[in-house]
Amino acid sequence: MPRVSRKQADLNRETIVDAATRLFRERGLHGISVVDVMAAAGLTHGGFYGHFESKEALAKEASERVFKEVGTRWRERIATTDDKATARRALIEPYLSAHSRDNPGESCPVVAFAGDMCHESAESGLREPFMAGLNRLLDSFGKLMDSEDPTENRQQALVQYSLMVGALTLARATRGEALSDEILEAAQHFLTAEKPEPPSPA
Amino acid sequence: MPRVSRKQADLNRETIVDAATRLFRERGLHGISVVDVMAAAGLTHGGFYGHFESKEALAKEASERVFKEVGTRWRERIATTDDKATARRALIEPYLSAHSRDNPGESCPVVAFAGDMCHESAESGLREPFMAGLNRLLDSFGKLMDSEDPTENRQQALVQYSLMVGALTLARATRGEALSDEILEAAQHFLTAEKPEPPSPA
DNA sequence: TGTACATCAGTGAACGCGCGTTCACTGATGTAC
DNA sequence: TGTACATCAGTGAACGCGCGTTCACTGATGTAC
Repeated sequence: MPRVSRKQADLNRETIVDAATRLFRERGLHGISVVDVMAAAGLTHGGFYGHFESKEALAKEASERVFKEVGTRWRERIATTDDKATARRALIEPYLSAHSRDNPGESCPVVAFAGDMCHESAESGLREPFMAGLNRLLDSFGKLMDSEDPTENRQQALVQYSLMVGALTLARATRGEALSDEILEAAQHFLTAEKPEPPSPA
Repeated sequence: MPRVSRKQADLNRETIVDAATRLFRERGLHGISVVDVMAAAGLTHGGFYGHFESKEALAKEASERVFKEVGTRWRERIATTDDKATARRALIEPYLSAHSRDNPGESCPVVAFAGDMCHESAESGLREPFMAGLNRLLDSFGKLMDSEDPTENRQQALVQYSLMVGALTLARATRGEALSDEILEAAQHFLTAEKPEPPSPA
């Protein structure tokens, strides 16, 4: 049925980008076709280039949207409490949950895209939203560290976030094996255990 | 030049698998073609199916080889010392180096394949060598932890290795940015700093 | 050892397929009167 | 408000391309005598 209303066309565009934010996270930046995204949005492939200049342009736009959404989600979770340790748990526990592992389409875009980003050329338009999004997430996360020293604070954030990314990546790669749960639990226990203090003051 | 000697044919096969161990790690499990591997081995694509049943069969064989090689490399590094902390450093420092980040073709297959493995079907022949290889690396690594309690030992190994995987993955994904070095340094500092006892969370 | 011939490793053209992208077409939408 | 027509969002066939895989062919290798 050709020629829908301008309003419907705008809605369709949103639907396509939304489908893309899910599918790219589920199957990787090169794991879905234009036909796949359009079908997921309930459309046929021909109309795609009326909305986007290229498949990469959609990937870039979907990437920007998903980083924005996840940034907002993080800020909401952090805002539920004034206590840093509690806020950190409010981020980490869902992040390292079985639900997060089993639903990459709704979860962290850093984990979803990091592997592909390694093979992306330096000129790829996908690097910029990835870097910007990652930096924003790291900034949010850094505010929840418990050191007074900003340098140490930053290091803590980098270490803890790297652990979260590594654990979720490995848990997904080993999904279905006992090891997968073991990794999530070990990382979660380590990151959310009550701590005497940061190690430096002792 | 058709029909080389049987011995040369065996050598060619080895060359193909060796090229594959490098290329699959560099560009991902779905980032290279049969033409690419054969060209890297100095051959044309037509002869490929005289050596392997399919592209996936090569990927599986290359995966097995690279895990075996890296397992041997780890054991050699560990064997250079009797001190657990020293041995752990002998693994971690090269693992989280700029050289490792910049040369995925020579580095850890877990990091190279984990992202792709998430999208691999449960029946994929590539899961088995990945799981077996990962389990062997984790066992080697676990022997270097410094807890007496085996449960805690295992948790330490899972946490530290997840951190290594996450940090190297993120460092590769952000290659060229200051953040990339920052991540490697933070993770390395955290993992190799002198510790009072169990790895105090940072 | 020398010869005649069968074998078969590697070559490159060809296959079917799915991909990103283009385009002629359709018919409801939106607008000018 | 109603009508006539231009616009243009979506359709589906078609494009060129690269991919995994197949195959007829070549000529050096390996072997039977």
